[in-house]
Formats: sequence, structure tokens, C-alpha cells
Amino acid sequence: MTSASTPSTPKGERRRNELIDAAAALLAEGGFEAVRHRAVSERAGLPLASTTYYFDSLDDLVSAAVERHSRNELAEWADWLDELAARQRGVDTLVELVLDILLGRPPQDGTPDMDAVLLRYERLVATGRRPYLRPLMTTLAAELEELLLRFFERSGMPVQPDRLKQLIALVDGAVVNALVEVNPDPRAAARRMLRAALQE
Amino acid sequence: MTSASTPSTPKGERRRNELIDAAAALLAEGGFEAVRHRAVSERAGLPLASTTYYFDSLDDLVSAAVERHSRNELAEWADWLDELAARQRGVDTLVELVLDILLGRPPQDGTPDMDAVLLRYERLVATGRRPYLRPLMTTLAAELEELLLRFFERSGMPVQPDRLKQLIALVDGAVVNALVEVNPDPRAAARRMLRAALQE
Amino acid sequence: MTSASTPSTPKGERRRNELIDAAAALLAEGGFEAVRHRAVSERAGLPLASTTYYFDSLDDLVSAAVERHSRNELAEWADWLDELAARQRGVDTLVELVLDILLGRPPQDGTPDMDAVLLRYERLVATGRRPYLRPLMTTLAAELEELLLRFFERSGMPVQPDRLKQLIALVDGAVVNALVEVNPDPRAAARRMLRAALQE
Amino acid sequence: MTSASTPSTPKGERRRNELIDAAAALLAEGGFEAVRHRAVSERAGLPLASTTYYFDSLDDLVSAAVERHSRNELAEWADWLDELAARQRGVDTLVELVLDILLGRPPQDGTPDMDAVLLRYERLVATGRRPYLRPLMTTLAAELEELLLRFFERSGMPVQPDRLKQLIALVDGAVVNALVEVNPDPRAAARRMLRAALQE
DNA sequence: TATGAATGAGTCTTCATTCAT
DNA sequence: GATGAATGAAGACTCATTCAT
Repeated sequence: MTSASTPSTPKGERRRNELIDAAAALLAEGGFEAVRHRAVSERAGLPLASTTYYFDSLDDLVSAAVERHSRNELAEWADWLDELAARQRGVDTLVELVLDILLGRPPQDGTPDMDAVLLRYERLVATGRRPYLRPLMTTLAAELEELLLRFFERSGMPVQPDRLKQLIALVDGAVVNALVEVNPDPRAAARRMLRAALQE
Repeated sequence: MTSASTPSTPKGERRRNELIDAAAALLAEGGFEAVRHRAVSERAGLPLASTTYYFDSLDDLVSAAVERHSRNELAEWADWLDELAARQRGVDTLVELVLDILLGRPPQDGTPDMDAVLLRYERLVATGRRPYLRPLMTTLAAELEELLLRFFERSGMPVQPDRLKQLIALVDGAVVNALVEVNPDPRAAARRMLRAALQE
Repeated sequence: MTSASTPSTPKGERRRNELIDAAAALLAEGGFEAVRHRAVSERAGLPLASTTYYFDSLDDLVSAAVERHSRNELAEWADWLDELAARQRGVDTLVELVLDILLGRPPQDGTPDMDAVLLRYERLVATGRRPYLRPLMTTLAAELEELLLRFFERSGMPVQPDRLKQLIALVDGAVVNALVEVNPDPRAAARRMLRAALQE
Repeated sequence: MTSASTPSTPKGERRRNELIDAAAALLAEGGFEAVRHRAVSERAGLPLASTTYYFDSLDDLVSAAVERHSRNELAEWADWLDELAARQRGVDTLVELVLDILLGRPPQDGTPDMDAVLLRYERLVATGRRPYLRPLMTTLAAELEELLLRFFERSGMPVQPDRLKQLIALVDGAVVNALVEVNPDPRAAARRMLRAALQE
């Protein structure tokens, strides 16, 4: 009904942003269930009512958080893409980079960063019951594919779109299946799949 | 805390069962969020308090529901496996059967049965945030793999375990990516992947 | 959904009753708008959640409050009816009694008791936007008519149902119009109308 | 407290007017509860804050809306009065016209227009709890009576003020009682009463 | 003179769990 | 062993009003 206040002032813009950041952080840490008006407002240090002031509904806030999170990932890679493609050599390095792009870069300390990986798949699956996420997720998926396409190309190992889809499916399938393991290491699982497929 | 009531009386056993059935049905229809004490008790036609009497917590009930649902699926196929393997001919038929096993048999009327498909992936991804589901899901995954291994074998097209994992990943990856489409048809996406992989 | 807990224990019965009483009091004092979960629970000195435990929805609670209030009025008169009919003499006394029944007995101190009168008409008009009150209000109206019919009869001044409806309309119309006066005295207005009609 | 902004500029006057129109429309459609700052501003296509800028409080806005609505009704009839009085013949036609004036003209399609009828009585009863409406409603009631008096006179069937009050009471009483019926047809109820009274 | 921004208080309702019986 | 009763905490969302600009 009341259309969300798209703030015109810099301050309003900033606050709206802080709410999205807070929501994105909660999303990453606790999944979709963790994104609640109260939790977001407390995390952002803003009044509860600000969450409904800046967003028409919780769904809107969730959408914004999903987009923020995904765009951050995408943007990060878009910047480095050419540089990386030029630098790397060999299938193994390529594989790691693809995994970095698809699953996020793991923390240096060797701990697998489950939260980040998980979110990618929660996003996909959650869309199944949240139709309002579909347009956003479709766009995002297309952008990611585009990015990877260019990446393979610059890396001197161009792939057809269908082949790329296949590689992505392989990674994603490996990950979701690895999620159930007692000591899940989805990246390792995806790595195995991807190497095998690329070295055929 | 009352420890989980493992009922000794036949009547208790029966009621516990009815609760699990109700929970499994809700799970299939509405995902994890739909499994609530009240909803389960009403569905089962049993008192609200019976849900906490027979299960220590909602998580326990959810676990039982996941197991029940998965075992039902598995059992269904175990029964028909040999019969099916003997009957079918050709890659296309094989592919459909594999999809039936992995994604559930679609309703006859052509409507893609999203709910059933969705649950398989919600289960996998939900395990990421529900460690208590891991042992169960690991066992279940192994049994499913075992089943498929035997199935390919009887179909005269034996596959190595690693190759099977790859095929499963392909299907699962195709599905989770198809979930975000505006008119999702995950089965069709999985079919394309699987056929391509099997016909190489 | 969850059907309202119809308490079986005496204590539960008592608490449910206290909630209805509290709601009826608020209704009388502040009209329909004043009946809120919080207000009712605070007035009754019971937890907020008890209001939703004993009543499926606020509408249910409002209905119960309306019924309680009306039944109290009705019951009061049913008890005294024959005695009063035997005692009174003359049209003027009859008129006052009819007004007592329709508008409630005014406080002794001469202050017109607006709240009580008002509620009768708020109830009627509110039903216009609250279909769920219709069955209840229809029954109540029929019972009131029945009561008045018997009352006129015992008073030695029997009236036809249609004539009674006319008299009631006269009173009600007089009252709702008197409500807007700067110093409203709806009872006086109704008295004038009724006397004129009865003395024709 | 900023005192009520009585705008001096023509533009201010116009906007204030648009707000009143919007509020009156909402009042007619949804009763008093429907008149909210947000709803009014959206309906008028004006900023939310304009509602508090041009009106000290919501009550002020409601008052203005009630007045606007009533004056519109009154004005409509004042224009046609003489013409109608000259044209009509017979008690039945007279009755319909009186009902038109008191209850609003029903839509042609035969559907009883509950909203319009309802508002007349909500206005009266609401005044019981809104003293600030009393002066306004008193004036309005007097004007309506005046109008009807003249109308009866021109129709060749002059009535005394007291007799008119009686007829109005009859209509109003019939209507408020008809409001509770399961299929309310207040106009029909009022018609019966009025005909009976006029044909005595 | 206007108005976008902002929010404290409040709306109804749901829910997992505890506890007395 | 079973369950009705009960509730604190939280859920999404609305709203009249204030205030800085």
C-alpha cells in the first residue's frame, strides 16, 4: 500500500543502507529465518519502526538484502576479473578461482566458511517458496553466468554457455550434497567434481 | 527436562507414528516452516500436548518427519526396482526413471509437482543449519546412492560410484538453479543435463 | 483455525468469564473501539495471551461481550416482568417502564446514563459493518420484542407485533436523533414520542 | 501546538478542500474507522504531512468530512426540492422521496446501498462519543428538518414540526433495527413504517 | 508555507514450551 | 501416561503525531 519511502536525503539513504547491511549480515549468519524486523533494527542500531518506514514489508527488506549480498559478490569479481585471468595458469588454479567466484573466497585460516557457501544455496532453494525473489534471482543468475563466461574466455579456456551451465550444475550439486556430511567440506567436493569434468 | 518418551505401549507407539505422519505431510506441503506443534496435532487429530509429550522438542519431531518422508520415498523404489530395471529400454527411459527416483514421480496431469521436488533440496540445504539432521541425512544419502547404483547395474548400464555422484550432482545442480526461474521446470532442466551426460 | 478453548475446568470457566466481563465493561464505557486484547487483559488482571487463548479472535471476544451485556439486561427484566406489570398503573408509568427496558434504568441521581443508552445503538449500528454480529443481534432483538410483547399484555394494554415494532422504532429513532444534541437527553425525547403515540 | 492552519492562499484553500473530499469519500465507504491520515493523503494525492498541516488533529479532519458529506446531501435536495414537490403525486411517491432524502437515493440496479444508509446512523451514534461533533450535527439535523418541512408543505401535505420529528424517528428507528437482520433491507423496513404512519 | 523523515506506542496474532493434574 | 491450561516472547505491521528543514 504505502509505497516504501525512497529517501532523498543522504542521511535517509545512509540509514536505509544500514538496514540492508544489517539484514544481509543476518541473512548470511542465520539464513532467511533470521531476518526479522526486530533483529534487523537492533543490529543496525535503529528504531524498530524504521524497518517498516524504509521497506514496505519484510519481503521487500529480504529482497534488498539478497540483492545487496549478491551484488557485493558479483562486483568484487567483476573488478578483478581481467587481472586474474591474465595471471593464472593451469586447470587447478582455474578451478580454485571458479570456486572462489561461485562459493566465495574461503577465510585464510583454513576453516571452511560454511555460512557464505550455505547462503548461495539457501537463496536458490528459498526462491522456490518465495516467488517475489524470482525476478531478482533470475537476473543475478544471468549476471553470474555472464561473468564466468568471460572469465573462462580470458583464461584461454573458452566454454559454450551450455557447457558452463553444466559445470555450474556440477558444482552446485556437489555442494548441496556435501552439506549433509558430518564434517561438511562442500568446497572440496565441488573441487573434485570440477577437476574431473575439466580434465576429461 | 523429561527425556524423550520412547513409548512402550502399543497405543503410544501408534500415536507417535500418527504424529510423525502428520508432520511429514506438513513438511511435504509447506516446507520446514510448516511443521509446528499446533499444525501437527491438528492434522493428526491428537492433543496439542501429545506433540511435546512424544518428542522432546520440535527439532526432534522435524527429524522424525524428515526421516519418515525419505524412507517412504526410498521404500517405494526399493520395491519396484528390479521390475523396473527389467522392463525399461534405452537411455531416455532410464533418464526418466532416475528423475522419478531423485525428484519424485510427477503427477499424471502434466503439472510439475514443485512441492515434492522442492522438499528434496530444502532438506539438503536445511541440514546446513540443522546439525542434528546430519547423521540422518548422511545415512539417507548413502542409501539413495546404493539404490541408484543397483538400479543402473540392473538396467545394463553399470556406473562407478564416482560417476554416479557426478550424475546426481548434475541433476541436483540443475534443479537448484532451475528453482529461480520465473516458470520453473526443474525436471526439464535436470533431464537435459542428464541426457547430455549419459549420451557422451 | 485453532478452535477457542472452551474450558472444562471451573477455573477456566471463571477466567473466561472475567475476560468477557472486562470486555463488556470496556464496551459499555468506550464503545467497540475500546475492546482491545491489551485493554481487556489488563482490565481483567490476566495475561495478554489469555485473551487469545480463550477466544479465537477479537471478534469472538467482542461477540461474547455484546451477548453478555444484552443477556444481562434481558435477564434482569425477565425476572421482574410479572411483578412490574401487576403493580403499575397508567400510561405514564407504563412508558417509564418501557423506557427502562429499552434504554436501561437511569441512575438514581438524575444524571442521564449516556453510556448505557449509547451502547444499545452502537450495537445496532456496529452490526452494519460487522456481519459476524448479525445472528446474535437478530436473536437478541427477537427476545427483546417477545419480552415487551408479554409486558404490554400483562399490563392490560396488549399490542400487536407490528404496533410494537412501531413503538420501538419511535423510541430508537428519537434516541439516535437526540444523541446529537448539545445536552443530549435521549430518554426525554423517547418519552415524548412514546407518550404521544400511546395516547392517540 | 500549531493552531489550525486556516490557509489564506487560494492554493492552500484548494488543497484543504481536496483533503476534505478525500476524507468524506473514505467516510462514506468505510465509516469513521476508515478515515486515517495516510488513507486521506493517498486518496487526495497529497503529502501525508499535509493532513496534519491543514488540520490540527484527525478529529478536525473527521469533523470537516462529516460536514462536507452532510452538506453535499443537503445541497443536492435543496436544489431539486420545488421541482420534485410539484411533480409527485400520492402517498407512495411521497414516501419514496422522503426515504431518498433521509437514506440517500438507492443505486438503480436494485442493490440496496448499505454504505450510504449506514453512514447516516454511524454519524448520529458516533456523535454520542464525539462531543466535538455535536454542534455540527445539531445544525445539520435542524437544516434537514427544515428541508423536509418545506418539502411536505410543497407536496400539499403539510405537517407540524412535532409530527415530522415523529416520522423521522419512525424511519430512523426502523433503519437501525433493520441493520441487524441477516439480509438487511433498511429502506424496506422504513418504507413500511412510513406508509403505515402516513395512511392512518 | 509545506513536507519528508522519523518513531513510540500500540494493533492482532502465533508459538514453543512448561506445568498441574 | 497423557493432556488441558496457560503464558512470555516474539511475529509483522499500523498509526497519529512531532520535528527539522
